Amino acid sequence: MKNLTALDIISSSNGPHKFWLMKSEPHVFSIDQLKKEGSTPWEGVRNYQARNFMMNEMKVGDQVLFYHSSAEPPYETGIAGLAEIAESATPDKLQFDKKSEYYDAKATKEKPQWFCVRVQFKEKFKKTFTLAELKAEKELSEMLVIRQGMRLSIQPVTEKDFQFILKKCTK
DNA sequence: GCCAACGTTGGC
DNA sequence: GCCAACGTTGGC
Repeated sequence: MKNLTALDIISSSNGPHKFWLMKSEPHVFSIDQLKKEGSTPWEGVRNYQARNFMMNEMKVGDQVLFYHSSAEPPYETGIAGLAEIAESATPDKLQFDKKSEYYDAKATKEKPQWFCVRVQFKEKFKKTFTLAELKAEKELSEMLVIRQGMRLSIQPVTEKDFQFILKKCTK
């Protein structure tokens, strides 16, 4: 098995948009909540690699696998649905909010440190494509999310893996 | 620039 | 709730 890195995956995209997996803990923000709100700014990312993906790589129209992490019950952990990037990166306003847990004293309006894209609901799968099922699919063995200790909350996905999941989950 | 210590993520 | 694996921080 090859071991694709995130950069390999990003640069392998040749279509008009890229494909991503974005994690959210459902008790904090679930696919149902996204459906209700229609779209949401993806605030609170405080990891540089994930931020750089949003700032530099994500474009309007990019397709997103919405992943429930630390789900309850645990076997519900997995890809819960589909979303799409609706607006490219803008400064994350929580970095300026002293009352927020995401406040960052180093950030100024002139020099924001953190950015977020707007994520738009597309569809909730009838059934979550669980982590156990992802791991069991030979086809998906290169996905980052199934690698041990993979904590990155925004991950690139290959078009091939994206289409495979779409086919399985939307028929 | 190294790397130990610390804090966080997230599956189990 | 545990803890392995990871990212970040800060002393040097």
